[in-house]
Amino acid sequence: MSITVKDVAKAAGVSAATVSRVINNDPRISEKTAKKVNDCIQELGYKINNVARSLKTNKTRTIGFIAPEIANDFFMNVAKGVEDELRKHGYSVIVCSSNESSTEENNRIQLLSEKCVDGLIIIPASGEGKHFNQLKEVNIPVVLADRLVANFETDAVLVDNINGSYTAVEHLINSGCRRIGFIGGDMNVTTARERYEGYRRALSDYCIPIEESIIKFGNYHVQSGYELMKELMEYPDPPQNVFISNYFMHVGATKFLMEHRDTIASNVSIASFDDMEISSILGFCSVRIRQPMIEIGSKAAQILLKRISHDYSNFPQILRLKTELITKDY
Amino acid sequence: MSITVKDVAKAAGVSAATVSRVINNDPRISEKTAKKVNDCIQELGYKINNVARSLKTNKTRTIGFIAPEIANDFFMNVAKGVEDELRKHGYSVIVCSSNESSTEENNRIQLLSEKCVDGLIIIPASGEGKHFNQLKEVNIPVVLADRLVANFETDAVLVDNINGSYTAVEHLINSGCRRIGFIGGDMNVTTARERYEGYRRALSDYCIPIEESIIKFGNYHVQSGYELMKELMEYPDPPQNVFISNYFMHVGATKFLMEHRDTIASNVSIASFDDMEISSILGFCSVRIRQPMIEIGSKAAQILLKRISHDYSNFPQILRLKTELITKDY
DNA sequence: TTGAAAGCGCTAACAA
DNA sequence: TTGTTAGCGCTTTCAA
Repeated sequence: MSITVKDVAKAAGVSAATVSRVINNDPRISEKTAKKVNDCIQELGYKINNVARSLKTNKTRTIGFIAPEIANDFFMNVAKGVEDELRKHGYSVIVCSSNESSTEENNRIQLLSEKCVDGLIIIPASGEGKHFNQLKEVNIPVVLADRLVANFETDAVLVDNINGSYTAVEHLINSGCRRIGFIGGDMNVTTARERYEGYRRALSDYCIPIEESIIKFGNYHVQSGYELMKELMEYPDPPQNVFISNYFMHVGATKFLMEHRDTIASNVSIASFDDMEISSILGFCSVRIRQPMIEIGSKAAQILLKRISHDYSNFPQILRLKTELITKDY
Repeated sequence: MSITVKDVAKAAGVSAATVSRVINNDPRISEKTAKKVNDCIQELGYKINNVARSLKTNKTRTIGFIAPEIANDFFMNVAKGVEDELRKHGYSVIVCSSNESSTEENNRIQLLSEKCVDGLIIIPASGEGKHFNQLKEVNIPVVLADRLVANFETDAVLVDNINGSYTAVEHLINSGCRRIGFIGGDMNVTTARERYEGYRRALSDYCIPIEESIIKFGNYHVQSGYELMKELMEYPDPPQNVFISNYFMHVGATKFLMEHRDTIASNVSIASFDDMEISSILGFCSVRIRQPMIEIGSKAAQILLKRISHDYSNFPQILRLKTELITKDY
């Protein structure tokens, strides 16, 4: 059916081993043979079968990327960083969604390990990571991205969430705000915890009392942001400044404010974690914390490649990338 | 190193063939043996090696997905549809970016065919598709998504772009607009051509003269939308209504208007192709054309699966999904 | 219902 | 510098 090394070997009048050596640029092959073989490869239209190669070499040059969701601007910016970096090194990426479920995440890990991927980059669905341990046995390196998990020690590329939200809240305080509402994500997710922590610390450092009633938790989705902003705004005395823990909640909150701008909310100002393309043109938004999304991915890929090549220096390596305060708005 | 069928066979006191049969749920295996083997699989923690299986069966249960860009909300919604649908059938997806280059697209096709993917779903980088033909020889089915190419006949899942933009422009006309500016994408991309066609047809059907000076072409990016809106607004007599051909240009155009709302542009109204999560809260936006993004992906996956199982009925199948006019705004 | 044996396409000792 | 040979882990005839 399809052309194999044998066919090429026969055509070139050499052995299959020689063909294989030519394909793999083995230095100890004569120029003459190399040319002859390459010509035959061209003529026959030979394509290497990487499945066979992988079976032999025990390497697939493929890695798995598991994110809680695929149609998500943040996760896919990370994915972009991963793919760009890995492709440079000849690796491909199988992308899977865990649908924000640790159970499904576990299934994907299972699946990918059976596909013999050389490594895994995971944005964990929750803070629990016991199920990652099976990978230790199969000897597949894992690098976590964006979020950390408990009960599993491995490399990770994260963002300095605490400092990020601290800086944003500090900025609000320095602009004269005293009452700052908080809209946060699911506390099972490490970033949500850390961003909340940054908020508390900033208030505490500036001796502003914590007002529990204007602190709301939900999840990192548009709908949740919408509902929590609604709750805040329906108070008799709503806060005029709100810190929101991620982009999607920010969108939801803005949606609520847009819908009700003629009634309750005309002068609310939002500070938000994340700075996506359109964050700057969302109404009500003043301050944003930019994450280096693509870099999260590329750095995770770099560490993974290092582990794949059996370099386990500095293990486990936990990288904390810096965020950036953006105050420009329109 | 890792546990193989042989190890399981030895432990269970059967042959490797029997273990394989148990794994594959071969009906003609006794319950007793099946249980015995499954127990051993459990105990030894046996994991199938899909590389070996693929070499034997000539199927990888993996497909390739090539999009012009990864960090792109539209493409990744399509990808989500693809992944969801394929996973149900036990397939995985290798995601590649062509970086909007046909040359790179060709490289990815090459790479994926060497990885022995069972099929390919491609959102083409441009309207040219000659380089897809190599896949015919290797016998890998391809389904195009969102965009069509010339010089290559295959299945495709598209959207009714002409009718989509026609409907939007018609809506503007019926609301009393006579001068409607146009901001369009790269005419090498089929969707850009079709959306322009819809615009022209609507004007023509309603006997509105085409005003070439308020028709602008760029590419589907934020920056381009920004610049083209700038060009339009800097005319002495700018159009008050503008139809924009995609979401990203819409964002860019809105950015320009936001930045200049105090000077030139206060009463511009935008109609736009695409309806993303945040389209509704972008200022200036009245009408939107919603595409069934996820469905594009899932339908493409369905057709691909059909072709993979050698069902070539109705080939080539060109599916045109309907768009939806959204007028609600805040 | 099960086993023996061959082979998928490649690479890598080892030998020459 | 090249060829011979074995084998990666699985499936699948064929035979029992």
